Amino acid sequence: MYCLADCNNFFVSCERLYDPTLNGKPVVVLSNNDGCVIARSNEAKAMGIPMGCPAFQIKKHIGLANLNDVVQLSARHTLYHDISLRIMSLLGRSCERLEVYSVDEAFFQAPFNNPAHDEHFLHELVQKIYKYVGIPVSIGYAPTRTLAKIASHIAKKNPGTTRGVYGLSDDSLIASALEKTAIEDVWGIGRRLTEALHNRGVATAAQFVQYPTSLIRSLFNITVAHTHAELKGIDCTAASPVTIAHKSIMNSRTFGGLITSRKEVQAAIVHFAEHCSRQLRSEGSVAGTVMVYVRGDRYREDLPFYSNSCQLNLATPSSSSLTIVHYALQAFACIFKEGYGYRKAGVMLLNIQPAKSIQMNLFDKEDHNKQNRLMQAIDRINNRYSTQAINLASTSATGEWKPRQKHLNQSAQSSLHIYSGMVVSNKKNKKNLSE
DNA sequence: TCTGGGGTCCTAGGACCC
DNA sequence: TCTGGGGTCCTAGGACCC
Repeated sequence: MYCLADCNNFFVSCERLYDPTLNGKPVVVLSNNDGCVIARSNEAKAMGIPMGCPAFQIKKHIGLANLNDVVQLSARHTLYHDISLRIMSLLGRSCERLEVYSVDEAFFQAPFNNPAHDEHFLHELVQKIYKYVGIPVSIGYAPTRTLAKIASHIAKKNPGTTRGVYGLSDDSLIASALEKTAIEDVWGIGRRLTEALHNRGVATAAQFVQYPTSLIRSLFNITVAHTHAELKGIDCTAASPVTIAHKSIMNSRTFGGLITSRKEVQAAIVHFAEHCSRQLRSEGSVAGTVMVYVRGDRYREDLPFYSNSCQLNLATPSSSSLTIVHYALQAFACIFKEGYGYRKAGVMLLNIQPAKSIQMNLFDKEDHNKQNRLMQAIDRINNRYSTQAINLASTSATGEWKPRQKHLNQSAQSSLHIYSGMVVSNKKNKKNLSE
């Protein structure tokens, strides 16, 4: 049996953890640049604020008079990431074969082959996470991941009856859950597929399952066929375990405003490239390709729009910030055009492979080892003091490109400080052990 | 006038996820 | 005024080869 643990309204729950005055209020967390709603409390959902809604359109959904009731917060992803690590480590210690699927979700295997025992174990797990981390979690379990997703939704929607845990442990429970699940709520069925299925008279998961497998395969693609099989209880992912190493690493931002200065966009590119390189090294990998893109403001019809990207292959795959920034700047020089306003840019690393596997040019070797030692030293300093303690000189422009964050929760700043202290001390302990 | 058949590899773009 | 960021997988179609 697959279990799925899913944190309830995760980012909002994190904010509430450090600012209990938010409890009971409609709260939304906004994406970078305070652009879109990326998390909503139950109260905010009940008011009709949709997921992904641009912040300036909230009033359209709830009415201007209610706007002041909604607490809007700028996202603090480092905080959410740290809390996520605590939950995942607790799950990792309690469960078998943990697969962290996203910042707020993880799959694992039910420990007993017995619904009553499993249910008891999972209820205790929900309580344990709430007691030690303070985040409410819902858990669903079922024969496949896709069904476990549906089960966790049921658990989340019905906290009173399920107390946070719901299992699809036999065929009749599965059949009745599929009846009540709209096709668009099935994991893997997005907007386009929903439209295509509606056109064929399929509105629920139960109707979808009735379709013959051969017809599904001929009408759609293999991914849809897998979803179809998973809903019928056939596990399609067992053969392909979740991959651990990334195949691409990306860092990009929408700028706080329209930027025309070459120097300023370039500073952002250097920052992104350096950030990607750090992540690459932390995963023990090297990249063979660097991609850079820039784009204007797609919503400004009064201005000429320009968007372009350039991809360069490295002579030898590398994880050195110096090398990757060098290539990123070359790519940037190919696509930057004076006279346009830029609203977004990003760097992506591709052709990622384990550092151990690279074939090195004999003449590169000495230089490569030198750069490796330099990068290790920089990473150690940045890990110990702050991620910004050392960075390349070219990133220090005016920072005009940095996104706006007008809604940082001030009342939570002091507690965040205490919280960071705890995390740092944990890291130190780990380090002392390894050193 | 009239242009095969079969295979591989790569890339761009679409669709999906949180 | 204002519209996120970071991923994965699949497919169609082009380029190339014999």
